[in-house]
Amino acid sequence: MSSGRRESAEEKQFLEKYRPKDYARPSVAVDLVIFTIIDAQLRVLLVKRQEHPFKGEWALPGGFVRVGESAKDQGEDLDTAARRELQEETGLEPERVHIEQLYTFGRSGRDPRMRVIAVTYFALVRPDLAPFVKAGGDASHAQWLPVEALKKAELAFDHREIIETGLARVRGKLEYSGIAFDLVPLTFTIPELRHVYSIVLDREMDPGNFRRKFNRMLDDGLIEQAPGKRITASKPATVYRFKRR
DNA sequence: CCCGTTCAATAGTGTGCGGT
DNA sequence: ACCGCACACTATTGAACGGG
Repeated sequence: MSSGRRESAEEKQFLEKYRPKDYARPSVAVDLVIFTIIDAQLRVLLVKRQEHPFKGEWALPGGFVRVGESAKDQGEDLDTAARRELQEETGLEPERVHIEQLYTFGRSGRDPRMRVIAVTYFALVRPDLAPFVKAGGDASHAQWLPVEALKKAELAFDHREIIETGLARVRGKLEYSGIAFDLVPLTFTIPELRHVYSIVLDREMDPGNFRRKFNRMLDDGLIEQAPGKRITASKPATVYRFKRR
């Protein structure tokens, strides 16, 4: 990826003498915290490590960013690497999944091999797509771990900390944005959306108050009514969907 | 036994009030 | 401004009941 700008003669001279080895070059990785809801539980995708270090332990999907070999070839962008990993690990098309950058983890010693700076992303997979996830093509090497079981789980590297950070981010964003949209099927009822909030935030939501919150989202134009009614055990509930962005 | 009515339980919907 | 709580109202289901 070239900058395309024009260099002055002086700058050109500097670049010719520039030796990358004179500067620190830590490795850069992207790691993904991929959430979904299965069986009324918020879960995160883990893959079993095939190689040392932490061989055989559960870890977040991710990998090294392709950084290229020269000034001309500087490799792929961070977001590109994240989307590539997402597709490789889940088989899901990146366009169908909400993904955004989470945080940068760069603590010295977090990887026993060398200095690795991990740029992390979190993704939200709609529950209706989650069953199709085949991590690396091998189900025995992937699992959707309920975040509730996080405390007891053994995880490679600092991945527990990364997941906790992702969890806090998702919970925070749920409060002020429409991010829950990516955790419900395309159409949903108000109680269904309320259940998603309850699951992610791990506390019951008052039906009346949630309705007011929901009405605010309606007023903001985030949501619109969808055709039909959802038949439930009780009276049929109105069906809604999120407006296309 | 079949059919219709009644009634309690459940759940979606909506509002008022008071507290922070 | 938003939240927790209480409460009212409504639509539907299914069990119970009772008459033909």
